[in-house]
Amino acid sequence: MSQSAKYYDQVYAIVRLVPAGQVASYGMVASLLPGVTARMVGYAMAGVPRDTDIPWQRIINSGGKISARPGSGRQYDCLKAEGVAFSASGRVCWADVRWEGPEDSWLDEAGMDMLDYLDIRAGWPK
DNA sequence: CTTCTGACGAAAT
DNA sequence: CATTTCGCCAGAA
Repeated sequence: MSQSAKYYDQVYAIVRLVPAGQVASYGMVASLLPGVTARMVGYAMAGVPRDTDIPWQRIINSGGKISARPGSGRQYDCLKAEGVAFSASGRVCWADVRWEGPEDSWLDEAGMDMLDYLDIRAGWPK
């Protein structure tokens, strides 16, 4: 495991916090990790093992759609099974299924300031 | 070492 | 809406 790819673990830790029936965007996950960009979250997700406990299927793009890639059909089925609804155009309604972020205890543990946190959430998909 | 290619995203056109 | 541009990182060729 290379030193520079260390942030993968940070990304996975966040993704694990997303409960079933809810989804988060790559950008949302990235916004909680200083120095990490949405693109990087995508790279991290691409490296998730097949037999993992990481709920990778709950991460979609900011447009509310599942990012195209071989296996996107399976991702759709997984979310559907969790109760996530998709419109005819294949988009989710953020207001209904968006993850509202980690518990307050996480902020303290991550050294995140509440004001910064609120500012970050203000930029999440609506 | 250089080049290319992706589970992204926001802004500009 | 669809395309393009750019930032950003890792791994393969």
